Amino acid sequence: MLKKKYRLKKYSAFIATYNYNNIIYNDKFCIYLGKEKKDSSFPTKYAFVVSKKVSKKAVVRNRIKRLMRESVRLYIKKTGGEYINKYISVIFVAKLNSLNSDFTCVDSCLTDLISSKA
RNA sequence: AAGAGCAGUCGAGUAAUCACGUAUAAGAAAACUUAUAUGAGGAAAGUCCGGACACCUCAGGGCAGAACGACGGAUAACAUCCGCCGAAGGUAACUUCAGGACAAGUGCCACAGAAAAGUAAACAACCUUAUAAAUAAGGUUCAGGUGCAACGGUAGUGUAAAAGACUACCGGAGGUAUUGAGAAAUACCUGCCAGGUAAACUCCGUUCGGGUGCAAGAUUGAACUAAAGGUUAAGGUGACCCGCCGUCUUUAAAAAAAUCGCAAAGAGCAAUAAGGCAACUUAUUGCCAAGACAGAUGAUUACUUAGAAACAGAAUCCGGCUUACGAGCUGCUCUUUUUU
RNA sequence: GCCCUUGUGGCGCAGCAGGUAGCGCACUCCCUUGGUAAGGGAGAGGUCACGGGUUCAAGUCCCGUCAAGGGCU
Repeated sequence: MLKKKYRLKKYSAFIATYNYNNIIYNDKFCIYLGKEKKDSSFPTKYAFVVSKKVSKKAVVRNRIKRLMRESVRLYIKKTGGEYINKYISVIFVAKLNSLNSDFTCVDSCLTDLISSKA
């Protein structure tokens, strides 16, 4: 889990990021990228979204969200967050296909998706 | 030993590395850093009942309305719980029951059937009288057929043929007596015999009886706006005054956001004692630290185990109900069989 | 968090004061036409979302689940 400093909180910020319309995706996840930073000392903010359409059960949604967080955390720790730390905000959205996938699957999918941006 | 019934218990553990929420302490201007402690459930779920709590509305009383429905108790309250009665099911342990009234009134009971509730017979049958017979008139519904259901049932007496018309037993209803706190049970008497349906309207009894739900609500709160007052100091318009704009003060209203509500403590849990068949109550002692607001429990590895299983994630807080679900284990009880 | 509505043939809908479940389109076969469409005739296709209860009898009445959709903030 990332610390509070790195979390995207405001409703308006979510709307702005979605409207910026810079999307990369594969069959399991979407990533919405916000504007590029001007001041590099400002921390990049992350958010994780699993909609109720994916599953009605709160346990399943929580599980996917936690796996995504863990994967992103490990990625930032390993590489220093290249390719994504130049944006103000990043939103990770799970799709219906991500149901019932374990950690190794989620991890490989997300890292592939991020490095495909390069 | 096998098969049942009821009740209870658990909801994987240990270690390491990385990571998160909250609290406390230390450091620091602050962001934050470090250390320590602690961090989801039996259903947290469904939102189906009942409360606490908060605000708005409101003279007082009733009606309408809603819920419940054997009886007695428990409880803050309840559609919950305990005990008990009756009915149904089961060999039994035991389980289930919206379990008041259709004998206040109204409605409905398809098809079939004579007839579906009206002291009723348009099928059919039995008997008597008239007649040679067909048939007609009168008495009757025992037996027949129909249907979920046919106006108490079975056996006899009785009669022209029949009928609680009469008798015995059985079922129901009413009355009296006894027992019990009561529902009710038992005994005796009375031919009294009345169809079903109220999860149909309705009647009776009891309780509630305005609305909205913590996104309730309380406090802090800038700009802009509106109103009132001032114009002392500085300003614009103008030759000057009034006036207008502006400005200052006060009041109203008040978004984002923050704090409280709300997070350690209450209708709490455990033990002991007393009361009670029990639910539960009273007293004493001890124990309590999840708590956000894009919303905290995860990942990897090793070992234990038959195997790192099921349902599933707190959101103001309690008491229930209902539904979902894993692997066993323990206790008590019942039935059958075998052995002693 | 709170509240409400709807589940009936393949699709869209009726049916509710309980009594054998229907309509339109679509589907199959036949007629009509040189052929197709339209038209005419015949036919098939339902666990009335699921599980209980009340009743002689439930799509309809009552209770509980599940699914879909909508609203308030």
